[in-house]
Amino acid sequence: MPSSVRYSGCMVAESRPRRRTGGRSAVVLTSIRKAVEELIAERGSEGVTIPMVAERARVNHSSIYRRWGDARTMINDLATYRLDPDRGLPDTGDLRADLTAWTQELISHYSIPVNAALLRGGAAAAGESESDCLRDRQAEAAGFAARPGSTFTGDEVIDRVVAPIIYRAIFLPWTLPEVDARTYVDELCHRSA
Amino acid sequence: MPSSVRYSGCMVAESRPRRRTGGRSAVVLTSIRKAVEELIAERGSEGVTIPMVAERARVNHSSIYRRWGDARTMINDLATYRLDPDRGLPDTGDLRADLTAWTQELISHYSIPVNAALLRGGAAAAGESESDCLRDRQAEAAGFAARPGSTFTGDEVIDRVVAPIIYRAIFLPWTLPEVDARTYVDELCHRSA
DNA sequence: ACTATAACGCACAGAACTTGGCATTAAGCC
DNA sequence: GGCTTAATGCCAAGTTCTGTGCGTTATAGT
Repeated sequence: MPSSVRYSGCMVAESRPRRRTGGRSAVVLTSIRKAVEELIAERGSEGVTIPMVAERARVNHSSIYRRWGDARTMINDLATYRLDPDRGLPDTGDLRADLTAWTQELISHYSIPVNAALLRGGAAAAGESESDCLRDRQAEAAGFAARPGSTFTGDEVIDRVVAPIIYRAIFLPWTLPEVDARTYVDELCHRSA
Repeated sequence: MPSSVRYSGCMVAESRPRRRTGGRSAVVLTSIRKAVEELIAERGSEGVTIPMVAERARVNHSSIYRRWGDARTMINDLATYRLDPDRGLPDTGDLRADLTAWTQELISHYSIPVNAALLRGGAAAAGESESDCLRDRQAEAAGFAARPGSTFTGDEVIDRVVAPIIYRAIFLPWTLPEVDARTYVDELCHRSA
């Protein structure tokens, strides 16, 4: 979990300065995350400023500036790890069923307004450098494509399953709860079957 | 072209105060548009401020504040009309060929970094209110679905053609020039053939 | 429990952004 | 051409954001 946190700019290789991730820091982080998610749901991904977050989180703004530097980086970082990359993927042996479950998980996740708003913030920061809040999702897609019995590529999972969901989450959020996971997965599998 | 321009807030119905769209105003608008596109390509959709645009466009910043109010609104407005809605769609009688041409047009358009960056800015502002910089694209998709001989719905055009392109334009821009318009269109048509 | 120091809070200064009043220019319409 | 007034330019606060030095707190490791 490197994220794009700045903090102590130790670039000399000698024994990294062992970060402090527990206790107070964890409380502060949780508090900030909550504030960001509330604000982003209220005001959209832009329009969220660091002083604003600091006030709601009851944290000093300098803590936020030191940790992320700017609002864009902060939002993108929080958006990236909103869906735990270590949560474990469905793996029952039935690839199509697993893929359908995963797809449904995506749909449910982005149907929640907060997550969709965070995604929009990530979209705004995408394209430049290493900021891609969907990289975990893309890795998961590639993982499914690599499983035995797969008849599709990772790119096809992106195009046929991930893209429609993300597109709707961003631009047509009210249509997302209506879409059917199975439809997407069936087409993905049919194509090459 | 209602856009979300503010200007004279005349809400009483009596004869609207006839806007001035030509001459100097047009020059100013063109200059602003150019500046926004340059800046957004350089610095991303966020990180573009109104004073910044004003300076590069050699326009007074108060003119921009009065016209749009804030950077988000401005960017979304400019992004919406980047692809002229009145440009005319291909219509040779061969639906599949027309659709392929349109798809290729989309791919080419969003392969240009400026347009992709504007799209990201639009994505950031999406979801709230009436701001959707892709509404024209969605209308065009529905138009194709409504043509005689069509075997698909507008939603299917969105899911199978538009979504993959937009997804890649936003999150995987370097992969966009590689995608093939025909592949998307073929799958859209095959499905229900 | 003890030590070193990562991370935080506080305060202040400098920069940047917003906003409105007022004067000037010129687009739209006879 | 002459009139009305939309739109711009200029300026001057007022507000908010950004960034840094310094002292304090309490986490990670022994």
